[in-house]
Amino acid sequence: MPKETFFNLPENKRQAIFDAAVDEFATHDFAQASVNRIVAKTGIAKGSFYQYFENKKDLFLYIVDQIGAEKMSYLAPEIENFAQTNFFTFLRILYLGGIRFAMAHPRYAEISRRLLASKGTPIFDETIARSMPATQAFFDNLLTQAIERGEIRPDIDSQFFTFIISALNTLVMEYHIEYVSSQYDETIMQTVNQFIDLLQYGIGVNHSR
Amino acid sequence: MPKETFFNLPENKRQAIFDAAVDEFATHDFAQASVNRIVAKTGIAKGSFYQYFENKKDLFLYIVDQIGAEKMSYLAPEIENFAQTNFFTFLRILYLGGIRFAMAHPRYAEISRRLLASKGTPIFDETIARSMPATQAFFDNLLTQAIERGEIRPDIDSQFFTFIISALNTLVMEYHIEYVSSQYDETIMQTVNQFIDLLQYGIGVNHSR
DNA sequence: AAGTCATATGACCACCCGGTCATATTTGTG
DNA sequence: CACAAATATGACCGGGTGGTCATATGACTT
Repeated sequence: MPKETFFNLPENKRQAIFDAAVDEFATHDFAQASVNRIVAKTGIAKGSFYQYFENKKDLFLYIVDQIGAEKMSYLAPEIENFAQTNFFTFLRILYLGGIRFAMAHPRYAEISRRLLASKGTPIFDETIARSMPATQAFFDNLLTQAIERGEIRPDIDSQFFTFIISALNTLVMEYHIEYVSSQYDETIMQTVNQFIDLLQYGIGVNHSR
Repeated sequence: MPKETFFNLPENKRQAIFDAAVDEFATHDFAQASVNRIVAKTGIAKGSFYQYFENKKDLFLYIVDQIGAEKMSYLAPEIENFAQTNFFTFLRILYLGGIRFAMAHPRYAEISRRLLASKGTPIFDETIARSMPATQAFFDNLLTQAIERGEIRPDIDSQFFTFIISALNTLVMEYHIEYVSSQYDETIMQTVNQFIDLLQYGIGVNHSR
């Protein structure tokens, strides 16, 4: 956590630091990111930086935390509203929200993408890996309900399920940003539908769609 | 390309350098990898390194090239034998081969994984991105044939198809290494089947499996 | 005005990096 | 053996890093 001095700062200065840091971490992974560049861009002294933060990691974890919180407050209402509906409908909402958020905050999306891709680093373990049990539990629950409702085949393995749903979340975002890159909800929904369709029915023929 | 001096080296020395470099790039991404550590581990002088290679990138691209070639020579016979069979059968063979290769050469797999995850870096553009057109063409062809044979729904988009098949290739490997981690062909095939099944039929109910 | 306490500063530290180059050593040849 | 060509060497370079710390500044209290 940042030190008290950081939170005592006038808001514009605090924002400037946050913004410069977001810029830096959106364009460099954690190891490559430079405190020197952040303070230069912000116009504060190097020493001041260390009055505000324990070290580079302190700042990075704070930013990741903030991004997570903002995304959560963005998605929470929808999750509440749709959690009890058909699983595939719910997932559509979830993926749609994720892409909308990414399109609205491309730097945040880039930071998240870099973090997700940094498997094997201590930073990954302290963030993504640490939250795996909660993720697993959440999707476990979702899967059980969906099977009970007769929406998903009962022989789907829970670990496999979580892996796929999480992976598709990343993939649908990556695909939309790379190949579609539209901000309109209808277009985003087309991308999402392509992936949900694959998930639900596969790409083979002979199914009863 | 490495310089002539590198290829003139006695094989054990050449191997030692190659091996140390593989170690380094399997545990650090390109930017983080250190020439100093490679020469230290090999026991050669720093100056010698630059008698053999133009620079760090020269060595890295050579290693990636070698890994690619070895994997290709490993998969080529199977590709020839199965290219004309049912698409999903063919893909099973491809994924199975990929995982077997990764299990047999975990350091190579790790280097490939890191490279694939390094999207946005110059190194990525010079390797993965550069070979995208060929990949796209290969899968375009595969998709057309599979649709003609009535194995895949004709409304599947080619770009989406390539994206998914490539992504699943990475995912099935990652999943097997992370959660299964068995060397036995039967067990690997179980992992592969989980993914192919998802691809072909989806996870929804009401299909005609 | 004096004193105290929080904050701001940038020179500085030790360390590591990729890459160079003059020099020493080895190898091959006549 | 002598000479030449190829190769091996490590000190050295400029530049970057994360982090520290003595000192200066400013703000608030008595």
